[in-house]
Amino acid sequence: MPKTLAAKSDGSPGVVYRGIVDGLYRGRYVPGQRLVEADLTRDFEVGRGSVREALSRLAAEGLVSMNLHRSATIRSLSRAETRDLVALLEVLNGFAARLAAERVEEGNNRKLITEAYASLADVEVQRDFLRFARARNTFYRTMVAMGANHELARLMPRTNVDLIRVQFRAYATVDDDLRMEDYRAIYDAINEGQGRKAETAARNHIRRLGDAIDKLPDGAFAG
Amino acid sequence: MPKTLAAKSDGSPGVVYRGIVDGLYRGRYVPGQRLVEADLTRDFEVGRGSVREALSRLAAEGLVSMNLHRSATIRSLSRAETRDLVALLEVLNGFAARLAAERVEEGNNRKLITEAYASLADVEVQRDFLRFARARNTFYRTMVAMGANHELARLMPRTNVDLIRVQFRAYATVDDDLRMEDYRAIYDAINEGQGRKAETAARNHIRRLGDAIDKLPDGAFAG
DNA sequence: GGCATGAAAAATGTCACCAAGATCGTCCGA
DNA sequence: TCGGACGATCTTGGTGACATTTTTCATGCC
Repeated sequence: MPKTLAAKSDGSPGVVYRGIVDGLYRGRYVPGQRLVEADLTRDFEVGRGSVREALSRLAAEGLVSMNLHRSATIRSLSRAETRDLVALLEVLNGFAARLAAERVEEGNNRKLITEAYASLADVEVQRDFLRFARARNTFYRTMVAMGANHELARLMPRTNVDLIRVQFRAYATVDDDLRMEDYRAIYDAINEGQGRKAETAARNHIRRLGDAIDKLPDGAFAG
Repeated sequence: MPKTLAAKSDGSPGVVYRGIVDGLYRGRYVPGQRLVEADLTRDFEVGRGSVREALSRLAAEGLVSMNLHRSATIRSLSRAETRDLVALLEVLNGFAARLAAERVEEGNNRKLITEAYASLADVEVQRDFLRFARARNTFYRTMVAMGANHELARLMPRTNVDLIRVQFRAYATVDDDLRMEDYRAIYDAINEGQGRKAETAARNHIRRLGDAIDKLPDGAFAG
């Protein structure tokens, strides 16, 4: 019994990696928290090498920061970093939305994005933070996948959207009132196959998100 | 004699990482080549953990692909992947150029970008592939640094510009005639502080690059 | 000649050990 | 009592060795 069944499916580092990302969404880990290698080794029951590899990957994606000879910590975004990230996401999401709209006719793309939007618009889903987060991720992932730009798909997870979602989850106002009509505008434009309109809608949404975040108190950000 | 002096400066993984990227530009490694961990361990005289970490980082950046239980290989771009990458670079470089133009007045930004452009325009530099590659990298890095968007700076190296540069270096026509006037247009717009113009110039340059690559024969791409 | 079997190769996963740096508490002296 | 020097301890960085698993390839059988 050297390893669990889950471990076999995708290598031990993958287990640790997904475990940490998932733990982030579940609140098990919070920004700023220390991640001691020995603890992770015990929690996930894998070798330290696997833990280190998982941490390396997370650090490469910017989700955790590794300080020399100090514990790795869940990264916490400062106000400036958040602003930078939002500005970048505006560009990337606009690009993704445009590509998606241009390819809505291909394959069963229309069906996929419609389903993703439907579950996002479900009031039942909106009540549960975890379910809503998943639905939103699915919507964005579908949008990116529709674009069929392999490089964009590769790069998108390497932005720190997850961090934004988690760090500001307490401030529900950020994406409360505005979000659903924004998502609807993006979906409509994609569904109509209007690339330019989709890009604008996506950029507007992110820009509004940025404005809302700008209004948050300093306490929401890393020192 | 547990470790070399070079290794001490930035950790063993960094040595391997830079060694491979450098070897790529020098022709020591070519796209498609296998990278056996044991060989790298011997060549760079570091532990296997360091080799694996370096490979992980390179894989995260997309420079090498790691197949489970098979050798890591230098990634080779297919025609479709190249097209995707160019489309993405067009967006990102346009964004970077716009930011740079908007901040040309700050600090000694104007001086830095002017120097970077000067060494790029030096006919002496243009004769040497390696020197020119370095000057071009410096120009782009300066442009990104001027923008002062931390997230963009973090994400840019994770695109596979290096791969494009190396894979199509044999086909000099790609960026021969058009390149210098394009770079001049970008530089001028940045120097004038005209964000919109800089973005357009940068996007036009990348688009032209893409058009040239589109005309290359199938032999230039991965099967 | 095609296919199955088994050996070798190569990668993954784990553990143990030592080195280096950082943190933190304690102790001593002014 | 305060403050700095010192050292114990914690944690990561790096290496080597060994077992396990998977792939690959050559050999032999039908």
